[in-house]
Amino acid sequence: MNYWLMKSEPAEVSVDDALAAPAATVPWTGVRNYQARNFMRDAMRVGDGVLFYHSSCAEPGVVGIARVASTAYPDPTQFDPSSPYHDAASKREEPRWLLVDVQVLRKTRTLGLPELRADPQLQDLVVLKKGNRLSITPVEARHWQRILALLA
DNA sequence: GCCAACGTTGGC
DNA sequence: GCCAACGTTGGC
Repeated sequence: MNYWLMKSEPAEVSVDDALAAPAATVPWTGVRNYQARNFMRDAMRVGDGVLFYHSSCAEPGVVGIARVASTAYPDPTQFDPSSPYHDAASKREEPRWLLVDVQVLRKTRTLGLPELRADPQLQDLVVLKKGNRLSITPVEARHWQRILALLA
């Protein structure tokens, strides 16, 4: 079992939006970065733990616990000309972008960046590293356990 | 294959 | 709105 941190802008899909969806499950649309795509395609397994993270908002941080709910499959928005995620260069027979379904298990308090940064056990958390922009990052088991403890 | 220019992310 | 950091593009 692996663990991940997945960023979402709450103005697009918040943890509340995800909880309101059928089975509290949303397709993780819009990933347009090869490294993040490859994590979904090559490393994610159904059941992997996910930290649901809000970015580009007033209080960025972890806001929920989720799980990977599907294997990777083509992101339909890449073929939709009206979508901001449309990619004219991607072909249906050879999709460039994939997604997984993510199921929210519970909403938590907001565990914000200052609190994450202040924790000695979380110093190496990938998302805290300077300049990190990846929307999906792996989370070490010890970091996952520490964050769950902070949220308990 | 190099690398400058450009676009995007995302915290502040 | 600013800007640092990073990824992508495209000319050569």
